[in-house]
Amino acid sequence: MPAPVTEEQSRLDRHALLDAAERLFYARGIQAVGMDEVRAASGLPLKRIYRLFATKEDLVVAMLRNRDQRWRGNLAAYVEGTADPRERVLAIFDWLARWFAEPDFRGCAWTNAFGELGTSSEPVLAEVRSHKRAFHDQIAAWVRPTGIPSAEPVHLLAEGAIVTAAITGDPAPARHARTAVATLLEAAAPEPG
Amino acid sequence: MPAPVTEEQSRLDRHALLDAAERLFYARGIQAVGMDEVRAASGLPLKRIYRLFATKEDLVVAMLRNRDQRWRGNLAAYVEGTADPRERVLAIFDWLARWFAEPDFRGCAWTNAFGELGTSSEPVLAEVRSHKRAFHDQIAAWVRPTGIPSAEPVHLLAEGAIVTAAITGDPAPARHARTAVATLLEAAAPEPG
DNA sequence: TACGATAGAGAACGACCGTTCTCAACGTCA
DNA sequence: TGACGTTGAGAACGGTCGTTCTCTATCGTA
Repeated sequence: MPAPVTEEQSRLDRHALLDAAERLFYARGIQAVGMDEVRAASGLPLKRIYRLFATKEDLVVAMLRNRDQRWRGNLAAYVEGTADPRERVLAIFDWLARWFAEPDFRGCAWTNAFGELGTSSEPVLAEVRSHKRAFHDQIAAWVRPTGIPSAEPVHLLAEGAIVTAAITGDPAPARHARTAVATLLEAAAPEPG
Repeated sequence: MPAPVTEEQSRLDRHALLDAAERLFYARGIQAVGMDEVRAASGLPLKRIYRLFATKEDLVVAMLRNRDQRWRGNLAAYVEGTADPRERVLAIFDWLARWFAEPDFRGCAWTNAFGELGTSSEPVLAEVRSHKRAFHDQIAAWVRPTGIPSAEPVHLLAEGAIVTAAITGDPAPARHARTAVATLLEAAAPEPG
């Protein structure tokens, strides 16, 4: 048997595959990218791809889950670098502003997947909802210590900024949302002075 | 010549076609619906469809434009039924709440189209941007007389509510956004008393 | 060195899609 | 009435896609 695919090799393959799939699917859409292109970009033979993920749908779900971990991890790392609760909530929008300015920014991968597959793939829909719930809960946890009575406006401003920046191609919505959140913070409990 | 397709007939055909196309594309996505299904739903022969619109892409753009007119028209009719400037801005979110509660609500047709075709169809992208700009400008015109210094937060809250209601399937974001806008109105120029 | 299990490369398969073409049917006008 | 021009129905075409299969090369073992 020639190199019967060690477990370590599988881990590396899986990583390369998810990485290539994410790049392609995010840049051009899921339906627009064929499995043959994923094969070429990942450098893996089609056979090995299908041993790791039985269907394209499985691969899409795994890549969304993988992206969720990294994306929310990066957000949390950035935001939690700020100690003051109010500044911390504002930092969410600083992080968004940086993201929007990245050259390959193309909006929210999960919202895009919903637009593409929302009705036709139950597993993808579940993954999208799971990500959005986690993002919402993350924000709620950061908002709680600030005195704002509800986290919902902060969450909605973030979602609105993401979709608007994506479609217009302009990162300004991050600033606008940040300003609005600052106003809400003021309204909830004005700074002394 | 048997009924050489009068101009009046063309108008009716066009209407039936755009209507069927909008229903199908909105419910199940653009790429997921084939032209043959559009033919069956519209009752028009394929030949006549392709005389009205040379390509599927043309049909998609026309249906988005058609929907834009109706959708923003309905919004404006509802909102402008309220005289008081502040109440009028809040009415935007009452209208959204009703829309979110419709049984076939599936989010923003333009955002969904962006997620699906944003990179692969220049004309569709242009139509999506045109709609979003018009929606933004509509909101800005309603916000101007209220004293809120910027319309951006109202717009971002609306966009965030739409995408969140679509993905979660819960119309509550309309209420949350409305409450947030009320707070911003208060903060901008508190009611006397 | 001979064997056998497995891997990689890519052809093949079946389904579907957007678009065009064929052809019989029909209404209109000479 | 007969010929023509246009229509509708749907077959056909060329292409693509997800997935599977074939075939050959390779490597560890005996």
